[in-house]
Amino acid sequence: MAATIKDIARTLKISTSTVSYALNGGPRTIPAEVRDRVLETAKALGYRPNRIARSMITGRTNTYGVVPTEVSINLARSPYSQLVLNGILNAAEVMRRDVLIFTGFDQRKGELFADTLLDGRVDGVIFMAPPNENPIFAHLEEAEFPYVVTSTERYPNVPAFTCDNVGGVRAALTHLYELGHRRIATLYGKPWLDEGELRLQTFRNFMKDHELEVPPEWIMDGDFTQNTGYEAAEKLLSLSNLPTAVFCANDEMALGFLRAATDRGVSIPKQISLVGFDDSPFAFGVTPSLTTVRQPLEEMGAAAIQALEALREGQPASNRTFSTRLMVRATTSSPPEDK
Amino acid sequence: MAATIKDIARTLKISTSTVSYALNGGPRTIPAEVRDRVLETAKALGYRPNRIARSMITGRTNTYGVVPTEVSINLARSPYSQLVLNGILNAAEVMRRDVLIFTGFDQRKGELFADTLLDGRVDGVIFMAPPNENPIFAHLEEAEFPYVVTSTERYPNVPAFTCDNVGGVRAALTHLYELGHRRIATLYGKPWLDEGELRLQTFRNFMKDHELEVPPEWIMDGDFTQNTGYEAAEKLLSLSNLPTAVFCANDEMALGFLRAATDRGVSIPKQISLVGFDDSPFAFGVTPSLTTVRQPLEEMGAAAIQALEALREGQPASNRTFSTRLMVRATTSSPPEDK
DNA sequence: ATTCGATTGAGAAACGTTTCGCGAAACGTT
DNA sequence: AACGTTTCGCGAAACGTTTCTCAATCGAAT
Repeated sequence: MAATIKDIARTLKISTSTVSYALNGGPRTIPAEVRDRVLETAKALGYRPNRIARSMITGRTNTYGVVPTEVSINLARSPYSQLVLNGILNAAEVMRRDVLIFTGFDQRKGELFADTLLDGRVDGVIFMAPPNENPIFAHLEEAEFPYVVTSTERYPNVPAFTCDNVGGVRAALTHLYELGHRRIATLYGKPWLDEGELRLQTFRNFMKDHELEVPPEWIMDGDFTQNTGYEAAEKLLSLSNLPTAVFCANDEMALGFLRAATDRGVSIPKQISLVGFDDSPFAFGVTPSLTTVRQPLEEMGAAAIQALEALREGQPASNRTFSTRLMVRATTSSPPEDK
Repeated sequence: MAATIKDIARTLKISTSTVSYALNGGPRTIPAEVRDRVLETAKALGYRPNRIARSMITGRTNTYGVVPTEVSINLARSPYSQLVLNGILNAAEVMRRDVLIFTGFDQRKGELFADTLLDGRVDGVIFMAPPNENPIFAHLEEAEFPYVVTSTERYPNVPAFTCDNVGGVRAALTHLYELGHRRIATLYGKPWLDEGELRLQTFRNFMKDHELEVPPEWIMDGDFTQNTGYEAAEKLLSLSNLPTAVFCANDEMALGFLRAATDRGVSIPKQISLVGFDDSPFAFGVTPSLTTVRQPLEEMGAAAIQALEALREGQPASNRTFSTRLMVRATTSSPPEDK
């Protein structure tokens, strides 16, 4: 029912090519008088360009895809995803692109999901914090399809937008060390994401550098959610040898830890100092507000989609590592007594 | 470069129609032997169906669009949008649909944005809390394009997914009233969204019903962001006649209020009780945790996309009003003294 | 006047599918 | 043996664009 370019052509008794050129203002030039008439009848007929048909020809959709982190189907409940997505969307807006969020990542595994990604709806894909060993990449690679990732450095040839994990973790630990902490535990993310591993490794290196001992029960693992932070805290706080500080691999887990501590009457930071990672919106709002390592997630998202655009234009896209900043707030102080 | 259906046909020396039927398992039946050979070569050639081409014929994309709230370009920073979007995405996942987020709502105004929405990429659109007087709807109406809205009842013929605002506000105010509050102020949302207005109206009615006086300076307006909550609080707290309780039209503003109060040394709830609306994730995490009216935003988002699906199938979609629940937490208590 | 290049326009191919119409073959039934 | 009914397969139209090729017209320069 909707008017097409053919309808305009028929009404004006001219060819569709003329209409197309007139409508698009190119690539051929059309006499002003004709162009005006085309535009006029287009309006009169209520013509709306069909982007699907255009995409058939051009192979472009001006739309980029986003594949949310696998673990959290609850995309919008994870502050990490929220912020990255926000950065993506804001950048997309100025680029006049739209964003397609792919769902069902875990259901349509491997090959099938590649079909979805490559079905023509998007010009490129951003993987937000993809898990390690992602089988999909091989397919994209083979199809020479533009894609980038955030928060992982595991894929050497894929443009990645990450933060300076090593620097961030060291800043956090140095802060604790300078406050006088020597007994430091960590709650890291399962090696589901290599950043979790990297942060743990950096923690270990730091402790070794400073000749600090870390009993194995002080190294706890979680999955980056509040729940696991809570659970880890419960386990840790029931130990006889308590640390004086805990470094968490993200804010969510730190928040879970904080809540568990509060529930048990353990005072933060008086008894235990706590540092997170990310600087999620929560970190500032919670009481006591959380000392954390800020990574510019929105910038990372924006950079990711811009890289996609560059890639599409055939430019080589490059990695980028964003620097972090330690946000010292109210969950860190000197340890209780110097023993 | 990618293999097409034609390539398969050519390789097998059969027609494309046969290939299509074999690949799709219908609508015509194909002998098992032939079908197997088709599937085999499809795999061998690395064939991937092109959804764009398919959409040309079928007119379907299995993708739904979301238009974020206009004010907050920062989609993912608004808890409201986060939760609704989350509900949409989770429901989309089980429906095996993807979600296209349209950006640039304010830039490509009216007609132009209608072109974008109607350009064939999506089968229907969800408007999250659209502002009043939205010129786009007329165009969608005219094109008979499926669309639904959340959090507004202003458009009588559009399937809307809202909460019971009147009930929610009355529950909040009744709670305050029963605690002994008689001096109640409100911070409502600008009539940019009719829910803001509705909540204010309900507030007014409640106060009238209970013969409580409300000086005009106790009726403050904001735009649903923390900032305006903060600003409103600053203004209110410098008055000589202070209320003993404040009802905010959403949690964000309540949080801004809370922060301002804390900054000024005004104790919540000892000096002033505070109630929000939404029950955003923040509400629980903040200290003191916020008493608020919970609306099931994720369910609303899910219902919205399911309605779109129904609409697409030609079924008449209906409105739905979700009931609210008062979450009594730590920001409400009896007023300071009974005067 | 003739030639040349630019302008103007028409027509059609192409993008990758789905599906319709038709004929041919196969099959079982009278 | 003639018939109707399936089954099978092919070819082509269609979806709505973009853009290529080609021809015709027009000025202007020779």
